[in-house]
Amino acid sequence: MLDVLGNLERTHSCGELREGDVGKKVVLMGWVAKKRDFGVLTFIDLRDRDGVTQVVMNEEDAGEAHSKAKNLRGEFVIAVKGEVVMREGTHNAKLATGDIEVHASEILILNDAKVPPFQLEVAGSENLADESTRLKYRYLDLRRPQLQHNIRMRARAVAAIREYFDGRGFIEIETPILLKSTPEGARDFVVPSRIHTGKFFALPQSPQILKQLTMISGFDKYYQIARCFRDEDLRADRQPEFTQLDMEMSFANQEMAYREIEGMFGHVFKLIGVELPAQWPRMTYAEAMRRYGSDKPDLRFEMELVDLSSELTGTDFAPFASVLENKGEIKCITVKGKADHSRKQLEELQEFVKRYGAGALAWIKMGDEITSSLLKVLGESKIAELAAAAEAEKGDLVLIVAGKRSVVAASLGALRVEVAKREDLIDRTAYRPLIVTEFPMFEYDEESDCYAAAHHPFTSPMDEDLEKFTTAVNDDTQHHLLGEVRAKAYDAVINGYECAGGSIRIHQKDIQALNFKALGLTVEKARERFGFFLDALEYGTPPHGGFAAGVERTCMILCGTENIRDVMAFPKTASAQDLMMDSPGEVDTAQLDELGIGIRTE
RNA sequence: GGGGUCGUAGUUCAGUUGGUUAGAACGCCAGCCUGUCACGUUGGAGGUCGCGGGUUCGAGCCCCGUCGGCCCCGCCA
Repeated sequence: MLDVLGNLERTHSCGELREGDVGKKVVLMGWVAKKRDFGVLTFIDLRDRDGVTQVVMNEEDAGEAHSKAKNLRGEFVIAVKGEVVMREGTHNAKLATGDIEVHASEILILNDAKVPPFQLEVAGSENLADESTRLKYRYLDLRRPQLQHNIRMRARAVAAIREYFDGRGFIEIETPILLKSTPEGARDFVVPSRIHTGKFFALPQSPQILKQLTMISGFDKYYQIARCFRDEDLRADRQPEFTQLDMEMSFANQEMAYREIEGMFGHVFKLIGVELPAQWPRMTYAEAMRRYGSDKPDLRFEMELVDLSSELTGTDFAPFASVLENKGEIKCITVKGKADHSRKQLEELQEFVKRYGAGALAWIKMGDEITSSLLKVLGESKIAELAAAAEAEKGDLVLIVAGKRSVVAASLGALRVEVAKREDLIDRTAYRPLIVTEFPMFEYDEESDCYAAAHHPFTSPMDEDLEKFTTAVNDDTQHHLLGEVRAKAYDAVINGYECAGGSIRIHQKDIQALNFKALGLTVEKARERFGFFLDALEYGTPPHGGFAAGVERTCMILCGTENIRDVMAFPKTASAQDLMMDSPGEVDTAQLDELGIGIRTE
C-alpha cells in the first residue's frame, strides 16, 4: 500500500520555493496540512517545519498522481515530485511560498495517519483544543507553527548563550545529576541507590556548590546549560524540571557580574531584533519594594506605590490607626483615568488583594465629584489630602491598602500588575530590563522565629554590613540585626520576570562559618551537609561569584508567551504529571525489592 | 495544604424555570465540482452531558461527593 522512500531525497523545504525557482524540478516531503478536492483538480497544502507549499494534481497531465491524491488525508506523510510553476492571478499573500505552486508529476505516500484527536489549526482563532488533550498528544501539538517557532527560538537562544560565553573565555563544564540531598531550600527529587540500599541520591536544584568548586579548581570562568529539579508546586512560569544558564567567575565583583548579565541578555535578545541597553538601570531591593512592592518590578508602566502613612498619622479611623501603631503602612496606587470603575470591578480588585492577605481595598474615585469608600470615616478634606498625596487628578482612581509592610507590598505590587493587565496599560513592544541589587541576606520566618538564607547559604554579605553581620551573629541580643544585613546578591529582571539571579559568594571559611551560625546550623550539621565544601574552602579559594539565568523564562519573553509550557517540548501539568507518557508511574515490586524499598499504603 | 474557574459529539461551544427525540460550527465519512487556499455543494455517521450518589413523576440543569485541566496563595535556599 504505502510507498517506500528509497534513495529519494528532498531538494527543497516546504517554505523556501520562490518566484526565482519557477521551472525547477523539485522534490518536497512533508505532511498533508489540507486537501481541497475539485474532482479533476486537487490542491494539497504540504507542510514541514519551514512552511507550507501548495501542490497541484491535475488529472489531465498527471493522472496517476491525481488518483493517488484521492486517498490522501490530513497528516499523511508524502513525497511530491514536480515542477515549480508561477501562479497566475491566484497567488496567496498569506504564504511565503504563495507566488508559486508545485505541479505534481508523482506522489509517494510514505505513511498514513489516523485522524488527529484535535485540529492542529483552527482557522482564524485561538480556539485550541483543551490543553489536557493537547498534552496527551504533545507530539501533534508540537506540529503547530507557534510551538515549532517557540522550540526553535529556544534552540537559538541556547546557541546564542553558548556563543556568548565561549567567546568570553568561559569553559563549559558538565556537573553530575546524581548528587547528595542537602535538605535546605526546595524539596529534592530523590533517587534510590541499588548498590547502597537505603541510600539516596538527590537531583540538583542547581549546580551551585559544584560550580563554586570549579572556581576552587582554578577554571576561572565556568558556564553550563544545566538541568535543575525542584519538587515544589507548579505555576504558569514554574516546572519541576527546568533549565538554567549557570555561570561563575573568579576574582569577580558585582559590577563584573552585571556586565556579563547585560552582555549575555543583550546578545540573546538580538535574536528578536531587540537592542537592550548596554548598561541596565540598577535599583536596590529596598527601593524596588518601596516603589513597586516587588523585587521584580515590571517597568513597562508607571503606577508606582505612594506611601500615605504620614497623611494618616493620628487618624481616628481604627483600622488605619492600629496598622500604623503596629509598624505597618498604608500605601496606594493611582490608576490614571479609571475613576469610572464600577462597584463590581472594585469588588473584584478587593478579592484580588485579599489573596495576598490584605484585609480590604479602599478607593477614591476622582469623578465629577470625589467619592470614596473612606469618605464617611475620614471626611472630605482628608480624602482630598490623600488624593493630592497620590497625585490623583480628575478622572483618576486611587486604590489603597493598609496592613503589615510585607502584605501591603505583596498585595499592592500584585494589584499594580493586575490593573495594568486589565486596563491594557502595558506596552507589549517594550523590553525594560533592570538589575535589582543589595538583596537582604536573610529572610525572617515567623513560624519558626528563624532567619533563613534569602538567596543561598554561600552568599556574601556586603562589605558595608560585615560589622553588623558579625555583631548580629555573635551577640544574642542583637540577633534581629540579621534582618538588616544586605548581601552581594542581585537579580536580573526583564518586564517583571526574574530572568536571572546571582551573588558574590563567600570565599573565606570564617565568614562561611559565621553564616552557618546565623542560619542556626551547628558546626556538626554544617559539616555533615557541606563538609566537602568547607574543606575545599580552606585550600585557597579565590573570590568568586556568578549568576544563573532561567532559560525558559528568557524564552517566554523572547516568544511573547506567559506560559512556560509554550517554550518546553514536553512539559508537565500543573499537578506535575506527564499526560503523554503518564508519569510518574508505578514500578514493579521486583524493582522495589532490589532497591530495598517498600511502599506504605494507607 | 488552601482558594478560584472550567468539564456536553473527535474539537470549540450553545443548551431557557427541571419537561417530548440534547443542538450549532469545525472536523470525519460518501458523492458532485478545473483555480481553490477558512473552497463550494448534497447527503451521512457520530453523545455514559467527566465519574459516583442523592432529590424528583422526570436531572445536562438542583444537592453532596469525587476525578481531571487551567490560574492563584502557601511553597519555590
